[in-house]
Amino acid sequence: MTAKQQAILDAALQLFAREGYAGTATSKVAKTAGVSEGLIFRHFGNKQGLLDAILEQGREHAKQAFAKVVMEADPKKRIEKALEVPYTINQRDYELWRLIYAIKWQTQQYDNSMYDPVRLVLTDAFKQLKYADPKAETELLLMYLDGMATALLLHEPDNKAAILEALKQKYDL
Amino acid sequence: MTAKQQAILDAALQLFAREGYAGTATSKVAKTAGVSEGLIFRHFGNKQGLLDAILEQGREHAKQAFAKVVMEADPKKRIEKALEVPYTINQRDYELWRLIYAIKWQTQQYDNSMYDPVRLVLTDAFKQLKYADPKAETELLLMYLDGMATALLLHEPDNKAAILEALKQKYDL
DNA sequence: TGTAAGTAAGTGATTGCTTACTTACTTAAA
DNA sequence: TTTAAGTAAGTAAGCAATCACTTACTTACA
Repeated sequence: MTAKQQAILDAALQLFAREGYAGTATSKVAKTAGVSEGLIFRHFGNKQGLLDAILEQGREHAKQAFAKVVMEADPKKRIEKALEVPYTINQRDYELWRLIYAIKWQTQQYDNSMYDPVRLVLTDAFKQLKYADPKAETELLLMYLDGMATALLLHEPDNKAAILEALKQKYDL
Repeated sequence: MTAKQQAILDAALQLFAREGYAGTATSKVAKTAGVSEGLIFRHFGNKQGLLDAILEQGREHAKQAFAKVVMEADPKKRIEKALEVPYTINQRDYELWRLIYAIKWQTQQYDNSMYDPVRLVLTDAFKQLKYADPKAETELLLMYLDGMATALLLHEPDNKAAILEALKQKYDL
């Protein structure tokens, strides 16, 4: 990965997140990156390839974010760590996450299977803790995470900490 | 509102929701609606005006969806009705909601004040029920609603009813 | 060691096509 | 007969993608 290649990816991420994928011209990406337009197509083939390269980096970030949840042995702590995931997102990665959340409404094939490993370990945790419907609890928790992440990315509520506290109480944490 | 005007709105909603606002050409809207392209600009001024007209209809739908929550006097029932809101969305309005959810990631000015009346009555309900932090509880509930609506619109989980049940339990309902 | 051959990175002008929007005109109804 | 609804054929700007070309650097070998 050369410096200019990374510059293209950075510029594209910024522009795609702010103006949308279809709303961003490759010429603008090139200008922002300080690079000729042709270089984009040499390195990434076409515009879609550029988006794919960004989303690939995003998938790595997601894996990292959930790694600590999957690795946790204690079921109660596992659930607690899952609830905290949205809070662990680094502010400088917000643009990447905003793009990922925007894209999932634009493409018809929403890839929900990405979270299957997390699903597995959460269902197991709820089972160990004798919850009535572990699978439903898992889906519910994932919905919370989605709503929480949306709130953080779009309007960053002032009482973040209190909200997390209220949520933890519902799981006796 | 003439028949052709409504045909334009219907076609635009369908296309904007499926292919995105920037990804949809006005010529395609015209073709889908069975109308000349010029008519779109006569009635709605420009492409943005067309989107605005659709979103205005959306705001009316949202008001209606939350009306029963705001009107409920009993605090416990009020919370219960709020939790059920995503389930009351009519399947034929899904395209409209998908567009609204997609748009909020594309425009920078996310209008969160729209839910302020709901916020007010929910905070009041939690206060009456002696919750420790009524405002945090309200934000948490709104986040759940957002996550639930997202799930319903994007991948319709098979255990919808069980998830709602698990959630209601957390509020002793 | 000197140089010829090879290669990946990078440029910017140009391509054919699509875009949002306009214009000049026709139709229909009150 | 006025006016709103509607059309078909534009226009200029913007689009993704390609092109022939240059630059910077590495490798092979006489």
